[in-house]
Amino acid sequence: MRIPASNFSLAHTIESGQLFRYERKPEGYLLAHRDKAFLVSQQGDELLVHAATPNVSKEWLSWFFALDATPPAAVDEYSAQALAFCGGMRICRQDPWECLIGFLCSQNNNIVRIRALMSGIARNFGKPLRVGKYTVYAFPEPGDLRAGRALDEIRAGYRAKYLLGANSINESWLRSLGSLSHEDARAALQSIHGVGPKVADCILLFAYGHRNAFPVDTWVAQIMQEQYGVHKRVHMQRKAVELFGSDAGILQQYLFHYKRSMQ
DNA sequence: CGTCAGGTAGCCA
DNA sequence: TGGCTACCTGAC
Repeated sequence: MRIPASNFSLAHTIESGQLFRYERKPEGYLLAHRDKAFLVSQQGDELLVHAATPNVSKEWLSWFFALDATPPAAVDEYSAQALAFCGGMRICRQDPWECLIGFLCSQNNNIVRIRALMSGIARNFGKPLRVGKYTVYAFPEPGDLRAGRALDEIRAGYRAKYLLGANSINESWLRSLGSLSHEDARAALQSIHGVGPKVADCILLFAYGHRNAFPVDTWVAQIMQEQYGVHKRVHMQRKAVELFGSDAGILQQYLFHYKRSMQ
């Protein structure tokens, strides 16, 4: 399968900390998301899909990687540098349930370990999927997680209790949050134990397409302080929309990936 | 040893 | 509302 992808960077998109279930293979990236998995590489302005589960189509991949989207505009020197560094990066259109669990795992944690937690959850609770010569795991459905050895083995630490709590949510309720306003959806997400303002904003940005949701983690807080003179975290979201406009969230991902790559 | 990582809940004023 | 602090774990 070949997919036209102009002004797109597969590497920046996959490795920018928005997706957690991927592995680098000689042929490209082996990526799993919910009940889909595929092996993909980039050659110039094309994506090459070497193998995939039957439920992966060109149309779905174009939608998932937001190939139709255009990058945000820089508003100053620093955001221009970030945009230049992350050229071709996109914000993927994630599944809300997998995104919720991913960012529940993310709190007070590093990306290497978040990825280990997510692959462990899929391996211990999901069904195997065949992708060419590789086997990966579908993400479990809500309700599929269980307390016990399979969960302990993942070593989620104190996050395990948040995972079990989220496990009992109703997925149609979760999907219905897509029709709510930013504020209402944010409040609804924060009613889930373990979801605070930062994780809620990540889910709004990555799974519900709220481009103005501006997650403030340690890296972005540092940027807002050093570059834009905002010292209090509670002011950063509002200030970001003032500075960057309604695409503040999209720009956040560029700032985050740029800052992390510079360390 | 201490610090840090895509933070949050619980508690207190 | 805002400012603490403890928290699983593994890397450094």
